[in-house]
Amino acid sequence: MNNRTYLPGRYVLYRMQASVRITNNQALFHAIRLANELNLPLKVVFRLDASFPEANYRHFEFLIQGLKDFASGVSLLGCEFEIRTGTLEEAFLEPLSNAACVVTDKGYLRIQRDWSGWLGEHAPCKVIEVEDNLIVPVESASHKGEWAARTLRPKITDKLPYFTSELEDEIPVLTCRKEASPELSALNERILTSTLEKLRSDAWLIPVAMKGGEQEANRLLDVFVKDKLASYDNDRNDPSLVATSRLSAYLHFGFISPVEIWKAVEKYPESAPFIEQLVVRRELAHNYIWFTKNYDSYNSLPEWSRKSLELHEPDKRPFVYDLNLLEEAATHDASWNAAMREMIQTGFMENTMRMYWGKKLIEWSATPQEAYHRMSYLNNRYFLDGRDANSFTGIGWCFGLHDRPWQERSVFGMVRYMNEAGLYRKYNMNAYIGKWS
DNA sequence: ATCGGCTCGCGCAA
DNA sequence: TGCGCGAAGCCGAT
Repeated sequence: MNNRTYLPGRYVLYRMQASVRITNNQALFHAIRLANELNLPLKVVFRLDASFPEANYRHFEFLIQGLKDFASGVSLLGCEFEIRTGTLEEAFLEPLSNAACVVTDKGYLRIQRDWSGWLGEHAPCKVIEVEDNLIVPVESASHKGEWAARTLRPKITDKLPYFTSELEDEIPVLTCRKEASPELSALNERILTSTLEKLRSDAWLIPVAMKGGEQEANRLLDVFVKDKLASYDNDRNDPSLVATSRLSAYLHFGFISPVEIWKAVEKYPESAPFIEQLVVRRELAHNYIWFTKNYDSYNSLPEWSRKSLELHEPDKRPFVYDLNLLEEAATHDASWNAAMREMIQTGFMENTMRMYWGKKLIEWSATPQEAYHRMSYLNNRYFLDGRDANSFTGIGWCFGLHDRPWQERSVFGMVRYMNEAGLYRKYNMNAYIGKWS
């Protein structure tokens, strides 16, 4: 990431940000191997940034559960783990000043790229970035923003065998081990507690039942492979069933590696539709945010769909709702209200309903731009997997991104339309609505 | 119940 | 330059 050299230092520093896990954490593994080569201990630092845009209590509670999980796991490896708060300078200048070199994991969001850029610039020593939250690294998959899944798919499938065969799964043994210091773990604990306390008053939202951390992620993966994979293709779209892996939030925080998921499912012949989601669709989402500067703005949507939506901006909407009415799940549409309640109560929504929910927001907002803002706001506020590549791309899809045009109609123009009758025709909507009433 | 048409632009084949 | 094709659609005709 920078052209600097190894320095005489007290430790190798692993700056953990996007991969909060021990299992298949290639950045951590690389840092351990490097520490062994240099005959130095390893220090892991995570910066907990309570001012992360749009993050609130529920996101931090989930993340902090994962950090606690990591802390107990990493202490067994014999390395020091420190959670630091404050600005980048406050968090990193001191740890950087004693580092021989730095290893960091890779994030794809604009803010994560900015942080990594800062690290590359401000570290006096060598900084190495390890990409371990995609199976095929984003720039290896494609050198440009792809038009749709079908243009990326062949590129990904060609490279998948290579990127699933090279990786080491065994955690390397650290040579210079350090006993976990009780003072440091007490300090970490205080930081976690005070961050949550602050957010509890600032940005309180109903707590969700989903529990963060890599242990829970691994448990969900086991449940999925054992009980759901066989019927996944058949049941995944029915929102009344719990037929999907529900691992998206765990992937978002790096509690689980996509490679680990791939390894758990690939041996089953019925895994193809799931792998399409895990690999092709997920890589496409990352391709979009990586190659599109303003991936979170209406103006980055494809030209054909924006033009078409704007042409139909004067069209009369059948219903126009204020944001507070939407947030209260108080529309005329029982399916939509149920989806909104699922989102608020659980921080999650089944994929079919994410699409339907988004399409209706377009229909019930005065302009497509307003619909885009509302969709982004609600996604980021309530979903545990919000502010993720998949989330931004999913919002875009509702507006025609990575999709094709359809017969022109009111309000939507040529952007794909969905209606409630379609849901009732295909799925058990009464069961779904009953679940969230 | 099933089926064609709708519509744009990419990328491959020619 | 032409042509096939595409994350989950809808709608009207048969």
